[in-house]
Amino acid sequence: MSSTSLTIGKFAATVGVSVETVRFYQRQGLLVIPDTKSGIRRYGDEDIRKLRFIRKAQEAGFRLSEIKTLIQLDASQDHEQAYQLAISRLEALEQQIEDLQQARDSLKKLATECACGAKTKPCAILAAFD
Amino acid sequence: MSSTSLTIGKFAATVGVSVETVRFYQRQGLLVIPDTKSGIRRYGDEDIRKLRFIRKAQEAGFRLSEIKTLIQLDASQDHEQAYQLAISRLEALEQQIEDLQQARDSLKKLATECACGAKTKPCAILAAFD
DNA sequence: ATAAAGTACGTACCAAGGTACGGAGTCAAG
DNA sequence: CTTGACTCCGTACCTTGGTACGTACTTTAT
Repeated sequence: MSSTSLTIGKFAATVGVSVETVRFYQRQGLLVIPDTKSGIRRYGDEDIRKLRFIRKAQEAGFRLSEIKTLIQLDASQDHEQAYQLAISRLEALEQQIEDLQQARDSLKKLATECACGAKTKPCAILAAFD
Repeated sequence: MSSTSLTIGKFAATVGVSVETVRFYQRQGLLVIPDTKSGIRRYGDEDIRKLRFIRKAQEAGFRLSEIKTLIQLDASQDHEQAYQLAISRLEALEQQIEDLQQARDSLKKLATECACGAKTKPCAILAAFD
């Protein structure tokens, strides 16, 4: 067994987050606070795995509250629920993308129309909102 | 001149925001607080125009701090600056869209891989993060 | 043995865009 | 002339994902 045993600083550095972030995740119930003998807590391989899980799930667009649920589902081996959670996050992502694309398109149109530079007619960007 | 004169409640309702939101915009310096005789403030066409401007600019992806600047540029007829602001917002939007698309794609891949439903192999979604 | 570095814990603060609340004043209708 | 609806104003609170700070304790290096 390769049970690494790190202090919180090394632990955080290993995964590439700050100590404060680890504590924050603990407060949110995403990570457990390990027991301590002598006041200093120690972190092992399982903690590293879990922290990496959190970061990867975040990159996939999950928010922390969802990740908390995912961790529970992981523990209970509940595939179906995890799948559903992924699907609904996927839908939310699609919606956000659409909204941003719409914003981008309308702004792009304005910027093209304007292309004023010269102080000729009233600026399309400013006029568009009038 | 068709100078409507509304109380804050009617004013807010006309544009479709809440009274609290109007007050919030006033605190942020996006809207001016009209003078009052007798304690009750009145809002006219110019205020409606400005509040609509704010909402439309928001839909185009500007944040309130940027909108505040846009309003000032509108007042000073500074086309060039407004154009620059639009361009940099456009770039920020493009970046956000890219990030979300990346998140979506990796999540979509997982969801497809998984499609478990049946409790066969280890779930791809949960496993992917391990 | 002592100083520097690291840790534990609680609490406050940040952006962004609002929402909610409480007390006092005002206005229109009955 | 009073009731109810509305307004004014200040202040506190909300979400999300952290960051920062202060104090006390422990561990490590010299």
